[in-house]
Amino acid sequence: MRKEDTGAGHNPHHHSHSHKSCVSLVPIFNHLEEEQMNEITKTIHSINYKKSETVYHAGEQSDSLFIVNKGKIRVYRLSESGKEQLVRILMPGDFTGELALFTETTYVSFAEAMVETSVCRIKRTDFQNLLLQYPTISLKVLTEFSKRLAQSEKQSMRFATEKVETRIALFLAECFDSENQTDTIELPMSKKDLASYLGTTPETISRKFTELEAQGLIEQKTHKLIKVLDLDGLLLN
Amino acid sequence: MRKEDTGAGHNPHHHSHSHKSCVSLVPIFNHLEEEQMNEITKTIHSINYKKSETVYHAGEQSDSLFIVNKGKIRVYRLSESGKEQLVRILMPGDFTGELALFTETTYVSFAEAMVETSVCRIKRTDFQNLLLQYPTISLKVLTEFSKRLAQSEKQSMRFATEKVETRIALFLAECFDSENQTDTIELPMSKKDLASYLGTTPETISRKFTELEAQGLIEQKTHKLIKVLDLDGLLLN
DNA sequence: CGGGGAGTTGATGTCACTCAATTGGGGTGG
DNA sequence: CCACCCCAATTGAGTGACATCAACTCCCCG
Repeated sequence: MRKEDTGAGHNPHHHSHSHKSCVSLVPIFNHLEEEQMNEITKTIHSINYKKSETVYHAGEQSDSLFIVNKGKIRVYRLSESGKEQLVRILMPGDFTGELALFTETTYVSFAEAMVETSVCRIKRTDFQNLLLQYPTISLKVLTEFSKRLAQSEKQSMRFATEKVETRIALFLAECFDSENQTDTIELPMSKKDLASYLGTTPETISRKFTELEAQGLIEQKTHKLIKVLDLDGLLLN
Repeated sequence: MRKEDTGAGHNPHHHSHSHKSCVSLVPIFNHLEEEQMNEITKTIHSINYKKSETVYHAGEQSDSLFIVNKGKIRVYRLSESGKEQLVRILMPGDFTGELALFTETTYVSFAEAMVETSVCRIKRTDFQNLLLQYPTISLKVLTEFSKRLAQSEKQSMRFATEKVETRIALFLAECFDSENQTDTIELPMSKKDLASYLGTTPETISRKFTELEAQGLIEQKTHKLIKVLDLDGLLLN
């Protein structure tokens, strides 16, 4: 456990001067001056994970923020009754562990590398010092927090008020919006994970996709590739 | 609309020197020095609302943070398909409008006074200046954000993975925890609102309460007062 | 005292989960 | 490079949880 503390098995082969590229990749910091960057660079550690390795797990003592540099991380939770829910998938530039920094003393979710992944790790105290020293970073982080909060509340409301079919349609519509060059979207996760993310089962996902296809709203090119034929039709449901 | 801009109908009878009590009530600020307090006091406006008056509504141009000074505010949303969900109830010291400050330019939720209510209003630019000037406030706000995020993600996960009965039981358990002097809890809202908050219907709430009572887990003293007879029983469900 | 909304109770319908069997596809080792 | 294997994905049948609709009661407040 907590392999990242020792670095064992993760090839933490970065040397401190090679952190720079990591820091500059992070949206939270990318408005800063060279000199400030260098200071920050001193406080972070770069860690690599192989596919399906654990970044952290619920219950573990938490004292760090993780920022994805390269790769993908799957963040999920276990509910009171033991069922798993996919919370989000982190792409480069995204961060996790933020609750750890301010409220909780242990992680409440699980994070696992989906592919070969490299992250920057910043300790709680170092990060808090950065915030006090560079107030503009706080604004960036606050902005990021508020985005995430908005996202979470939206998701929450959909669970509370929309049926599965609508949640799926809304999800597809959002994927469509972010892939603004083409009408074919690539699902960012397996249908199993999608089911977990949308609070349903793989069976239901499968059936609803077939229904949407029968209605002429989408076309399933492959398991991962979906062509959207009628966006409005999806939404006015 | 936007009555708070003019103050019409809200008796904004506070004078600037009387804001102080308002500011000192706000957890975000209550670690500051007298002098800093006074500076903040200049930037805020106090507004009163009568029962069921609108504080803001979705779609309205947003440029302010609202902090509850006295009273209760009901925050709710309308989903894509037009159904209402109760997001939270603000008590003194709580704030809302935060998304407005960082991400959205319009409010996404509705806020309405449940009783005679008094709030402090801070404009976006003033608030951002405060954050840059007093980095410790940022930490407070970040902490508050992360709490709310944790709460929202927890709620979201419960919608995704737990059935109605469990969500009710968990809600009761949390009420129980916060009223740590007695085994009788007072529901913080009507059962209608509770249904909306928990993503179900008043009918189901009613039935489940009866079931829980039949199982000997709770006792309904009145519509608002619930005596918890077997907390563990509630939770291990 | 009367009105109206909150709360309750019953009957019915349906959406989506569960369980089970089968197919499909991607990755690994021989 | 191919075959196998495993897990994802699909499809079907049955069930159950919860929403809906409707009728009624209970308070709370004017």
